[in-house]
Amino acid sequence: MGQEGKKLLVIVGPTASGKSSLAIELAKKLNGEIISADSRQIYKGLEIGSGAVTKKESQGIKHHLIGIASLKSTASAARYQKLARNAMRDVWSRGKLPIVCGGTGFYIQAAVDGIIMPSVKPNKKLRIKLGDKTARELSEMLRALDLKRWQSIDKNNKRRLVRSIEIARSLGSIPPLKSKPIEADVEFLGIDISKDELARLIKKRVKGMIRRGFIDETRKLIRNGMPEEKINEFGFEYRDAVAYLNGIIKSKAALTDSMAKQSLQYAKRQMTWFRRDKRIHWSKNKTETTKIVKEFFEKKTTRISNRPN
RNA sequence: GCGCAGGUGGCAGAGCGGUCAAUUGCAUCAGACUGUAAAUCUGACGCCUUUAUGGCUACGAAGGUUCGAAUCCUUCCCUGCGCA
Repeated sequence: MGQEGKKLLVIVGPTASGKSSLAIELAKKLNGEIISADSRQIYKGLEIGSGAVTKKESQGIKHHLIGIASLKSTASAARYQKLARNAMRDVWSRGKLPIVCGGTGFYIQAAVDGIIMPSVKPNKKLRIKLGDKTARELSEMLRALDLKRWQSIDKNNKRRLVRSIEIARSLGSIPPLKSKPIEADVEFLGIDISKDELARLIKKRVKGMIRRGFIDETRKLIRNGMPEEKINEFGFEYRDAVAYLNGIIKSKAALTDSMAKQSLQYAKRQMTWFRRDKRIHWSKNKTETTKIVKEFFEKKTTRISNRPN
């Protein structure tokens, strides 16, 4: 594949919708490699609970950015952006097609659209200090620092207020939003699935997780001295597993139900994100998918389209 | 059968004469998203409509007291606990 003909396929969809297996199938057909876009799968040690593909499932297709970050480190969109872009370059350099596949919309946006995030590292001390302030107090602080950003920010969202204050304190103000989109022809393929069907698949997936040792995976985290608050941050699956191990969730059946319910809620949030992106071509079945992919490869012009806001 | 405590919107659970279509949490629906994104945050949530200081139906059921009742009284039905 020449420099001018670079292509990138992005597969999105809610959790458990079958993204991974579709990606593998397409990778086999299209000489591709998969770049995971998942904020949990990126960690080493969360493979089961995050639903990362197993070696067997991957069928020899190379997967990038799964299990590569230490649990002691913190994953972030900025970090993911760098890693994903490097991975894409790497795949292209070997003449193959990178297939970004995952459910973390913000990570995909960071990597593909290249939103330029202010290069201010998280300041733990500051975050702790600001942690017990009210949203109102934080809002006032930000207003004094950067009126412009203050006007557009969600004034109830403490987490965002803290980050903005963090940036403004370091740079003086929050730089205007810019992005450097990836220089390639990008196709967004979305898996369109009914709610009932998704609920069924989620239940199946959760059961499979538990069967494959999800609880042991969590137990291992605890045994390795990971504080419970930290484990809770790894997502609702782990929060539930901890609750189960502590006897708050009484049975495996209850654990399964809770995980499934929360997965469905998560799937909804994911869809709220994806629905907004009009570049995504939604596919209900194999026929539609084949058509979308075919058109993508027949298209000659290389257009770089920004995510509309 | 007697005694006690209860029966409130999909669920849990406040309210105990007017300002109650009814606090709050969960669930549900919709939305936001500038380095935590499986996170964080917002709105809607009895029904109807000309969307309003609007109408209608509602706090187990039926009566009653009152200008006015989810709130007080009577009877009935149901639930839990205690005693038989």
